[in-house]
Amino acid sequence: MEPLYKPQGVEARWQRTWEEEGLFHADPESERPSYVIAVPPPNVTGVLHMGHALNASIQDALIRWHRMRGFNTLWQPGYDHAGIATQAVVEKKLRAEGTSRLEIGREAFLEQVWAWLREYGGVIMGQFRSLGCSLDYERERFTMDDAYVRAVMRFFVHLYERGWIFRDNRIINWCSDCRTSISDLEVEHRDVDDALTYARYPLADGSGSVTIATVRPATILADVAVAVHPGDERYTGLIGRDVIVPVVGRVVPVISDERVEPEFGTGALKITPGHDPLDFEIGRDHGLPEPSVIDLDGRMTGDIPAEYIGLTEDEAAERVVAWLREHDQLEKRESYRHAVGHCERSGTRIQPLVSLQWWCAMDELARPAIESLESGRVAFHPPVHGRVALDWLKAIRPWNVSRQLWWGHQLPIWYCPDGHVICAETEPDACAECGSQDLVRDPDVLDTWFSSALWPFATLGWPDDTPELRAFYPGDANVTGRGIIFLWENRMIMAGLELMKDIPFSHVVINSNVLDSVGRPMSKSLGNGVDPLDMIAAHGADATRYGLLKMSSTQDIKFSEGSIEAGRKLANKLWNASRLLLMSGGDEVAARPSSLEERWILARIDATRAEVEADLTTYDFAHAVDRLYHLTFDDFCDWYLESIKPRLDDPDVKATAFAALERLLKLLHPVLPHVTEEIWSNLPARASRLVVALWPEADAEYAGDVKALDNAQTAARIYRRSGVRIAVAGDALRIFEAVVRPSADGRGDVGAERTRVEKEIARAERMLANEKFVANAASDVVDAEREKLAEYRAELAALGG
RNA sequence: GGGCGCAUAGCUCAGCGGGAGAGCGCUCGCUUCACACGCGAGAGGUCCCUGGUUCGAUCCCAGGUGCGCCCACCA
Repeated sequence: MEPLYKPQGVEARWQRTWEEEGLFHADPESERPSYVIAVPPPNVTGVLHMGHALNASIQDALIRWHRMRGFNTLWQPGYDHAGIATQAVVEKKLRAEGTSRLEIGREAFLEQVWAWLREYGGVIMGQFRSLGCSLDYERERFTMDDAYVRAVMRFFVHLYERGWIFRDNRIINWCSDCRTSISDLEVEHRDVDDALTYARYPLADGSGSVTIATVRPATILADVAVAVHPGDERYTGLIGRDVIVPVVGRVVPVISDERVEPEFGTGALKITPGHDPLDFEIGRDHGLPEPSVIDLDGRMTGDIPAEYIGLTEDEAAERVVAWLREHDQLEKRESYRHAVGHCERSGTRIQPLVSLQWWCAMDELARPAIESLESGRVAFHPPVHGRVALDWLKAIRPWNVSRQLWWGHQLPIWYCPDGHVICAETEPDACAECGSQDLVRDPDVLDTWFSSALWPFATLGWPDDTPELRAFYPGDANVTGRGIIFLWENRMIMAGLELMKDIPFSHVVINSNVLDSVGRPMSKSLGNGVDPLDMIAAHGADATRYGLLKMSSTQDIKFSEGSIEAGRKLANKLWNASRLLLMSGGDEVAARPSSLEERWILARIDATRAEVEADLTTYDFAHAVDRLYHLTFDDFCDWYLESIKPRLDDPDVKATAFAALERLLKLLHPVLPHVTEEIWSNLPARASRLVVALWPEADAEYAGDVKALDNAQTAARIYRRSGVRIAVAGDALRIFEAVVRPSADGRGDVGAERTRVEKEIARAERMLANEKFVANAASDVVDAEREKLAEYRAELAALGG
């Protein structure tokens, strides 16, 4: 064994060994209780980033801990097909080759996607291995596997038969860059500097005008009404009369609607159902037409003056404003900053437009999910996220599930020439209503998150009744970032309750977002990302895991490499502590403590075991690893090993030391799996790999000994600080001398030590002299203060005071 | 517009009603027979501000300042 622990090589060797020996594989026939986590499936095109590394470190710590506690443990791996992202990557490649998906057609395009994935996709599972993740790799699933596709089809047909899937012309979020609709959740609002244009619409009878304000003058061409608030006295007389829409000259009514905000602008709102979500709702309720003047490319279209056809929205807006100015209908323009929806993927400004799409009504799905959150059957950690998830479910709206893409799960919908719609899991032979065999499948695919909702059970074989499904559903925990609580967590809960009649997991653990060292999100465009693989190469996977868990929090976290370096030091320290014991021989492992420090370390290890268990139970990983760090450095190395060093040739002392080391390795294994397994393999008489060794049982035998070294430690502290030796005897004296190795020469600065203790005594005396403190404070607080006073007086006496 | 969170040592953070802590960095002393990725000692802080509650506030309450996040159909 080298003095410097080198994780490179050691780690890869154990990763191979564990997997080859099948130690990550979960057996559905096992009698043991299961513990199941399904990994958040990474995009099949993605590479490991720091967020994955943190997310995976947390899951692996939980998984390894439960495996050691005897659970039949399944960590389910797999990939998400990531419709928009994957399609975009392959389209980019085609563009570089001078062609396009439209040119080569759907079938050839999909072949290209699969070819691309075979060559470049699916690299993250290998990177998870490098991190030491104990996923059951044999069970890797992909949302585009045939079996998974079947599950998605079943889900859609199920919802259709329930009457919750419907097709309708409604306002959608169109991304002209991705060339598809996206759901409300994929829209992010950003502040944009716009101009607010005030335009006068003349009354049709020539008796005056009404002024509206708009940020999108081009949409004036699609106006079908002007709306005012029913209680707005300025406009009471106008309701029911007609106005003339500028440019197009259309005569449209003035209507009244509660949703108009009288305080904003002029209090009169132009109604454009074709290009605004609020206007769309108002238009539907008032039975107004829904003309569209902007097409899917963002170009002007429809029943508008010829000179507008084909312009961009901005060009059209300029022309409309010029028209208003020429006709003296432009009241004013003022600068205006407001939030505007953008596509979260491409950053493109969202075009709201009316489109015929497939939708899922969510109210019935949400109801049992709401119950599961309110009752606590599904608990979020930290709980605040559960409250936010609940609020979203209670205000849930229809979900636009169709996407105008090719890569994904094509809708199981067919149309016959007579307009009949058939929804079936597989292609029907003929239309059930008219018998036509001339069926055309809907070209759209489903929102990627539609398939993700099935992840906890489609990966286990649903809709078939498989041994896996029976053994591993419902799962236990789901660990993810807060960004996908609505997109994924809530939808898994809804889908699980609907299809499996049970929640998919009982704990949702929300991990931090990892920011760069100055608090900005890590991003490709900023170039501020830190590659976890670089950290693994530099410090080891164990160190990287330790560092990420140490950083973890209920808040967003700034990445600090220092935490990872601390992990490397911990691994190295453990390595060298083990060297000390292994190099001095010994072939027995048995807790046979005969001295104070031996009882003490067993007590400390057991106390830390209990604390770590409590931390892991509450998903407080930072505290868990901090305790393990101090147990290793302070208790095990600085005190215990230093105390027994002079007696390492005693077989009983060695046997106990190995027993203590064995327990320490077990406690550290979920965090530092490789170095602990490596050391473990060198201990005498190993019955199994550490990865499947049993977690230490509670050991009450030494519980009274956690403070047994207090006297020796106090004496050491005083001696090291001042050179003063206070009187200790027996074990405490022996330990003091072993650890401190005091020099023979004389006494140090007793005066300074006395002054320090006297100040403490004075403080305690002052408090206890305060009658109000003694009368009002809790009795245990007062007692503790009296105890401290007594201890300090004893210390002063020991200093010869 | 609604909701949530954070401000503690140079840095990253813990503590959250009774003596201000850790890791890193810094200073000093140790190449002591596991480890210099080590051991020991030390310097360093109006615990954001102003009020309030309390015998006692970094911790609870109110207000303020600064930073961040989520949700949102005021055109």
